[in-house]
Amino acid sequence: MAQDLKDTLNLPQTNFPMRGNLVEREPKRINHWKKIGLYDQIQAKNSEGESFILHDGPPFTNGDLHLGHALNKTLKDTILRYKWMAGYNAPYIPGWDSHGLPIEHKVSRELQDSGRTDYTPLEVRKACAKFADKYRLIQSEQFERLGVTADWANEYWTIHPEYEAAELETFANFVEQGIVYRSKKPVYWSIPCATALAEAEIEYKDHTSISIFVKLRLSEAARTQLDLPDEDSSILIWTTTPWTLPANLAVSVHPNIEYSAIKTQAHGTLIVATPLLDSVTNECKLEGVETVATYLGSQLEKLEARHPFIDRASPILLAEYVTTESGTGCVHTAPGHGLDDYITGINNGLEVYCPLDDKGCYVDDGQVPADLVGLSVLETGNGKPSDANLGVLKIIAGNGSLIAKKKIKHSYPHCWRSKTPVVFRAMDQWFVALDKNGDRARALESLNQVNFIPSWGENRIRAAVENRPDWCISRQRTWGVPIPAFYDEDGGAYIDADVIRAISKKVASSGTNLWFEQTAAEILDGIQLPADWPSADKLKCGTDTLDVWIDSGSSHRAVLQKRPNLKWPADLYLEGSDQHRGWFQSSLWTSVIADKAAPYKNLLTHGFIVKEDGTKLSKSDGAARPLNEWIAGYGADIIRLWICSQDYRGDVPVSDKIVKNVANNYRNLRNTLRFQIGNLHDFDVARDAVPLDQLNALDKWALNELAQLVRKVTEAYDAYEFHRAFKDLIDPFVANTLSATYHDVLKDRLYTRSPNDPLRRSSQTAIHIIFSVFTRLIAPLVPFTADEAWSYAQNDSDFGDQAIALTDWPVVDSTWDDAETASDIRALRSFLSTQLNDRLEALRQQKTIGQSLDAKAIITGNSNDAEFARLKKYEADLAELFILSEVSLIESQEVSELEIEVAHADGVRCPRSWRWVPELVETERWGAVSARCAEALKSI
RNA sequence: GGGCUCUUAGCUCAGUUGGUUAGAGCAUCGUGUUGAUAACGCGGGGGUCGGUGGUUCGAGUCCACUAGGGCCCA
Repeated sequence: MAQDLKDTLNLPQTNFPMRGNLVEREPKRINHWKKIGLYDQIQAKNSEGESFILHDGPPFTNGDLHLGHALNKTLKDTILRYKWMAGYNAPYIPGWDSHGLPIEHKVSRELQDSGRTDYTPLEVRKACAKFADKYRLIQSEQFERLGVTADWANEYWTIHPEYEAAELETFANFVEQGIVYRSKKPVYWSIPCATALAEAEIEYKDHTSISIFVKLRLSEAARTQLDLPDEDSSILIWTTTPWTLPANLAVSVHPNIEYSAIKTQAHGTLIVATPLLDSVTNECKLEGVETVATYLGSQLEKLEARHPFIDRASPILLAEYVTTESGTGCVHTAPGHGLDDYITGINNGLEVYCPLDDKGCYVDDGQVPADLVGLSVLETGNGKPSDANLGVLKIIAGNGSLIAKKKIKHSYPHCWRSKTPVVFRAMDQWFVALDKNGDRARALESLNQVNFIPSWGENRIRAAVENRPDWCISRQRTWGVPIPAFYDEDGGAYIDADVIRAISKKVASSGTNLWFEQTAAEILDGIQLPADWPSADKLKCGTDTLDVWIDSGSSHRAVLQKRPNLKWPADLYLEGSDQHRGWFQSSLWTSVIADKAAPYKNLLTHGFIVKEDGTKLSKSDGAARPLNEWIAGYGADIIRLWICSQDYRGDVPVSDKIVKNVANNYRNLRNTLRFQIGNLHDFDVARDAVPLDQLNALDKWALNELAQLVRKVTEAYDAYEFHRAFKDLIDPFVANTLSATYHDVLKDRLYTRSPNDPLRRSSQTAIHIIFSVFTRLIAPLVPFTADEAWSYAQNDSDFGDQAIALTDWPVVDSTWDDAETASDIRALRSFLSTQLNDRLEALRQQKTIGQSLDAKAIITGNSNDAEFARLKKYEADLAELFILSEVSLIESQEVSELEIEVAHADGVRCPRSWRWVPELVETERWGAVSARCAEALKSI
């Protein structure tokens, strides 16, 4: 019979599954979205809306996606889904970046491993393109699996001919402005391979070098300045690369380190960093050492020393990178042979001097001693010093400037191909001058127009813009956009804006491979050459490619400015904080130089994924597993919800524990939706809805709470603070407002009342509104689940007629606001939790009651008491609101404070509603039930 | 070494212009329910706010120093 009675209840009915089973279900929804052309439908719906352009920073296509990609793309997708629902015309063109060393390196390795050594640049490029394409497809599939909705058919790609052409046009613009110049800069150079190497192509191995202490005689003026009477006064340097001595142009000292002038028996007076005195004395076996003076490094600035064997000055300069870890604290500086040296040289106007040819042999430039000309710096192996090293040693030993020498074993860079030690060697490079036309000042100025989220992003990019030297844009690489420069037999370079534009037109149809397929004459065929150029048949194509930051940094010109449905500048760029120095900056420069303004109005940055303990993720960490494994474990919605529950402005910690935590919140969320859908199964708005002003107080309260939620959540979305939207607002709303309060109270009403009972319909009206609004509020965060719930609410099956992404963002209906009722209900519920629940819990522990309906409350109070008055006002609703069987209020002038008593309810328990009532009434079919149930049963 | 930045319960986050016993969700422990049931309710325990020192009648909330993370440079 009990079973029969249960059948008379209006229990929730829905097919919406309690368990998400996202891993299986989500891919079906993706297919559904594709089938209905969701992205296109969204664009069509909003075509007249206000424009909002989020410009996608292109990921590099060289591997599977990881959580970092998911963080970035989820934030973008969440923003766009919100904007789309809010009616913005916001096309989303995803991008891909593919030129560059990581791919070229991997592909070259593969070619070598297959035993090939004779491959041509063109072959490498084709293999790179194939490799890049493979991962472009893999990545786009993985992004789609994450739920990223975009115009995949019209993606942009840095290796597309039209993109390359636009990039070359941008470069032509630079050239036209006269800011592209040629200058030397040191690069790693492999002598056997006759090629420049990138950091990634270098292997550090132990190597035995000859370390030498060499003295550089001070000029007379310097001695006078330092008050050193000894004519044989020198500054002492230490180096492990004797062969770089011919290129020595300076000695660097640290401005804040103390230096000592020491008198020695055999080598005159020497200047050495004071902290290194002991070790130098020891290493050089100096005798009779006596300190005659001390100076601060800064006092030595600009004083002149003389090169040990070439007749020229070697001034003493200041450099912050000088340390006292080894050597003498006085650093041999050859701007053509080291990056630090180079910077010191540039800062002090020194030449970037490098008297080595491509084969690593000294050239005859009138400065290199005749004995050295032609000697090679390459070491032939077996630990034998190079000819150049021996030659230099011979000279300095001969003229007395060599104080000591010793073999040392240390880690030294080697070529990954030839396995020989590499040399650092200055080569001609192309640069873009950043100050010549005032572009740096303009860039800094343009940042004033940009809104930074978070605000400190501005300081970061500003510092980067202020401090970066002129932009070296040439790379000695194959897999990139070629620098359209030509060279004559003597190495003279020719570059011209109009020529580049003409080449760009050819590139637009055939891609930059033409640079590697054709001769200069063929490329220049049909192009008008400037008057001062040699004829095309006398020219050769350069082999340098453009820095890949020019590639992605040109995207605003190649994409935003070229596509009719986009606009420049973008409303938003959104990338990781490393891009302050990367894409944000390269884009800023190209934009400021070519278009005189920043390419973005808003700049949003997020942090990096780290381990739960806050330290960086390494490849071997489980949390570093590929994105598709995470999704296979949890489903995209959980991963997305996890991302959106994090404050992305700082580091974003991840672990299975953290994601599981979110999965728990998700479960609560999902079941709440299920409860609502299930309780609306017999509700037809047109037929059953109750006018809002006639809603029951509790329902009014619920709508009032909803109104506040919509306002706050919308604010949070507008500020891109999704973690607030979720954790501060949505999650507590689900757990507290709905699950623990509203839904819990409503069960009795919804289940036991007659289906058409006005109170039941009142609540269904409210639930209907709440569901409709709430599901839309979470749609950008959990697009799969929201769409699924939306479908089940429509037709109780997986796919409904309308995708939730095509609905409008909810706005507050002012009739939901009812502050007074809401504040009453809130106070009453608070009374329950602070005054009654612990008492009820005590009864439960004593086994006096089980569920709260087994209990009653008796509250005695003074009618002057505000709280008691409020209870009195809602007397008829209290039992329901507290989920008790009975609440009696007793007025008494005797009491000053409320007196509260809870006890087991009186009477008999209604087998249908489980409420305790004074007596049951007999029904024909269902036996004895409470009077209210008997009434409800009449309509069953 | 430099620039920017982060540090509140086991986890993720809130904490307005400095002001009563520092909040939430999840987790945990106990418990009720078996009509949201691999679901839901109720109750309990758990932080003194990275550390130190200041300013103040009073600081998680302002200042200085310091420790430990992160990104980017060197």
